[in-house]
Amino acid sequence: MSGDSFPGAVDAVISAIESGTVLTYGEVAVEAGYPGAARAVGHHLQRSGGTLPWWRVVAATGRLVPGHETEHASHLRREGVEVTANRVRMTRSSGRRARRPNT
DNA sequence: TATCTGACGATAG
DNA sequence: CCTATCGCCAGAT
Repeated sequence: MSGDSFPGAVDAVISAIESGTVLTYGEVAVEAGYPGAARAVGHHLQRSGGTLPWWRVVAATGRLVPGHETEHASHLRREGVEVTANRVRMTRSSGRRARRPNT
């Protein structure tokens, strides 16, 4: 299936995200098989991610997509994701990631 | 083929 | 809490 190419892998991973689940660009990149390619994931989304649930993909800091905060927050809230001040409630939204614990 | 950009990630201040 | 800088990768020009 489309899981050998970069756009194909990213397309499959994002398309496999369940409702109420919020993954980060870094996670999507790792799941796609390209760890560290978080930027490439975001770039591909804006360019060819029109048919994908891009709103289920947020930054690792919980920040919503710049320029689409309103639309992004609306979709997440509709899916049941907790959004506050253009931020996604990390720690439990998807059951992964716990933000930087402490150095 | 080379260079720049970008819906990122993390650390430092 | 915020802004700034470096490092990462793939796509577009």
